[in-house]
Amino acid sequence: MGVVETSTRTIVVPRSGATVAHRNGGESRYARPKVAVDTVLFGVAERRLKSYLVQLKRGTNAGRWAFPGRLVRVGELLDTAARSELEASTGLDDPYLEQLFSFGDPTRDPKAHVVSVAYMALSGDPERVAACGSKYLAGRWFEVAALPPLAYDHSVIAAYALKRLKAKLEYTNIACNLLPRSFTFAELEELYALVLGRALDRRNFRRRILAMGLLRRLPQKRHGAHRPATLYEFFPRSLRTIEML
Amino acid sequence: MGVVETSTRTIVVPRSGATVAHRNGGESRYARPKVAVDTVLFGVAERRLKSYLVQLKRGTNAGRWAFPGRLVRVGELLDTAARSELEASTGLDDPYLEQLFSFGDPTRDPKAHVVSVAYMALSGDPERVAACGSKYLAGRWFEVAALPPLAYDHSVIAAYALKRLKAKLEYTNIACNLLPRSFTFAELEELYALVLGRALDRRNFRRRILAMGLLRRLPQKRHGAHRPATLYEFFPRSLRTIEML
DNA sequence: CCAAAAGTGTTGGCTCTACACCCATGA
DNA sequence: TCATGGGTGTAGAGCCAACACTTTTGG
Repeated sequence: MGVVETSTRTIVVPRSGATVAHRNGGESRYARPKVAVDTVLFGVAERRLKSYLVQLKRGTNAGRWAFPGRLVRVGELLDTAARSELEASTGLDDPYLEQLFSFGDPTRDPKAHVVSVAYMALSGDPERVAACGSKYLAGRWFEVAALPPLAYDHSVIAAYALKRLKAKLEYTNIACNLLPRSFTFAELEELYALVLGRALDRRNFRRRILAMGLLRRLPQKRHGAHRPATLYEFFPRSLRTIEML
Repeated sequence: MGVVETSTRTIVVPRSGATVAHRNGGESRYARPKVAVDTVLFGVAERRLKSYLVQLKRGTNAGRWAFPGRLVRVGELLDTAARSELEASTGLDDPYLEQLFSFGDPTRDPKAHVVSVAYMALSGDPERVAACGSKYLAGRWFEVAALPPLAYDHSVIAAYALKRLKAKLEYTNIACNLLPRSFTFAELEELYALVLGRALDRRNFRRRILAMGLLRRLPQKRHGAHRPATLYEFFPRSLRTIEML
């Protein structure tokens, strides 16, 4: 048995020679790495930055947590594959999605050479994420600061994604994809502080953000336990990412 | 005939159904996109930013120019594949190399679904680039501002690479990989002006670069037609790229 | 009326840009 | 000696960080 199809990966046992040749076109000459997409989905809940993991059902990594991903099919766009897998495992229909980097170390999956194109996705309301489907044992949010051991090289991917998120928070309006439609300045500031891992000066933050002219002040206020806060929203969402530099 | 091996790409005719199934594991279920690396090599020569192209020998794109690239083999690191292909087509042994982005549109190559992991490479002495080998019809430097029509989606890759180069020039010391070991301030400034496409203030530029503390002043001077210029070199090359922010 | 979060300006330091003249050499 | 590219300083503007008190509401 040279080829095993699991729910997550097509596994080709390497160097098994002629027995595999008729299945996959020949190990030595025609065997090729496969392409997968893996998506790091970020969201903010309970005042923490979280990321969504699924628990693998089969393979050497059965039982371990990983980012939702799958092999790419012929004819499929990479983005489309990432989106469809994400929708299948979280129900999110149209999240912000951005390609990060491709990881191609042949040993990242000990059973097959799979090149993973890593993506980052952002969700504005983690509560709405549902059903991991039958493909995985489970799926849930984990605090980014305390991820469990991950399958494959997914901890490397996690670190890369977080780095990218931090960087883009500073010079783009990417934050709008991590917030609900309307929000208070305090919430926006908390998001920045959460992701960047440091406190921000409220007055300077407010000035800086307003200077960008990306926010629209709403007439409503949010009423809580104390003084009500003005609500804001980002200008048309279609400006998905503005590079501010 | 469902599968054709050319020198550059394994071409799988899509949607040809059962006749192909035994060759490649079955179109519908097991057929997978292949992975290639394509590398945009930059260099400066004759006071122009140039990039190295090779002329394809076979396939639908025979005769067209493209960046050196090939399919990745099972067991191969992406970086290794990019380096080995680059060395094969230019003779460069250890250039600066950086992964850019993966392009996976199934229509980018009309004959097969190949996901291309694009790389950028930099050479400090374009003159030394030799021999394109027998794989390509030809290979030579083209001015970046005047590239010929390119094969596949390589013009998209070219644009992406140039954008990345410009960006990193501003916040890293990546420039050291585009210059010979020692150089004058005028040469460094010219490089920046060339890549960024705008003139720089000589005094401000000098101040800014020196403030970074990455240059070592050499005792020698370069003697030309007029006043000799002080030579500099970057501190140990091993600091390949310093992120300056 | 009190607790708690929302909202608001000013100042000093630093950085960046704009700008013009003298210097050293080879021919 | 002259043509040419090498080398240098300063002043004004804009930007950013530091910093504390008043306002508004719910309870």
